[in-house]
Amino acid sequence: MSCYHQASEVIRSAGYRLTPQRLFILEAVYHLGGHVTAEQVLAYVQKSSPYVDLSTVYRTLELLVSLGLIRRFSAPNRPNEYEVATAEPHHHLVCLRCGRVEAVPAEPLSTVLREIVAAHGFTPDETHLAIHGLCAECHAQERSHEA
Amino acid sequence: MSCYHQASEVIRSAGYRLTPQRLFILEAVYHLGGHVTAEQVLAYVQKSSPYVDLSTVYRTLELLVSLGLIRRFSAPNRPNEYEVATAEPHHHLVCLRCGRVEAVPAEPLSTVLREIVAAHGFTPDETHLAIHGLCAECHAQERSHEA
DNA sequence: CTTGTATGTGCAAATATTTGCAGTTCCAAG
DNA sequence: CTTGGAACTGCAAATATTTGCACATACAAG
Repeated sequence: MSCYHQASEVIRSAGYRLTPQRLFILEAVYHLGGHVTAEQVLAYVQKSSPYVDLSTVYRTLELLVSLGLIRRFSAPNRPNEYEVATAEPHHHLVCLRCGRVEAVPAEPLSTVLREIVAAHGFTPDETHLAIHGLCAECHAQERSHEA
Repeated sequence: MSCYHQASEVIRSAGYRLTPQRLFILEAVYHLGGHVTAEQVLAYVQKSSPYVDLSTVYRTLELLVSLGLIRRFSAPNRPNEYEVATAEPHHHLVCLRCGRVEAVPAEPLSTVLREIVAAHGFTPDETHLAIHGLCAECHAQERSHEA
């Protein structure tokens, strides 16, 4: 169900207005699928509605994040990416050398994580953790480099 | 041992030049302690050497990160922070609502994390993970808000 | 001590993102 | 259907960070 109709309901019932810009942006995020940048969303939206502004895209994405409809994913030195929250809960392994991003299932990591930080009264976002480190290839290179 | 002499040795032996700017920046990071922003580093450095440029600070901090001498810590919507890597290994709990950052000991999280992602051939940065979520206070507020 | 040159720096412009503000629009109430 | 006002938007400027480039300098070799 990659239809964004339910999402627009969430916006309305949270007391926010349903503007054409928001609908276009929702459609873009749902249609494009996977990870998208604000710039990509804008490009898609402008095909239907040329006068939408980048700042509106950012503001709307931020709104969708706060409503839990999409998730923000930011890695150092590259534009933020967003994805619909209906995707399977998962975490990201971000390679600090090559920048590659790999997805891993949320479980059992989330459960372990939750238990460990619970002692601090903290409620982690269990469904979307960015783990930085080295992927297998870069780790191998690093070792041979040092030797 | 908050002396940065060893750090300058690391720079030299990694084949990088030991410029006055780099020494000033090292001193700033070690002297200021805790989490510092590029702007704070610049302010401190300029007390001794007024013509150092912000971009040099960024480039140097980046260099120090790649040498493992300091760690970068970035949270959405706020300037990056850096800290000397000699501090106790720990993770950060970042509250998505109030932005507060709390530190938790690296263990036992790091060990668990390493075991879980090992299956993907991934080598995580075990000493510095940013866990996003809600702190106790904001979580309580969120709940009362919904009710 | 001099010198060549790769490395590093300052500056200014580019990139990514946020924000202030004045004008526009959605939509609840009449 | 009209309308008032809070919510929203576009625009331009601010903020955080990176990058291209020409000039400067650390330092290895002579």
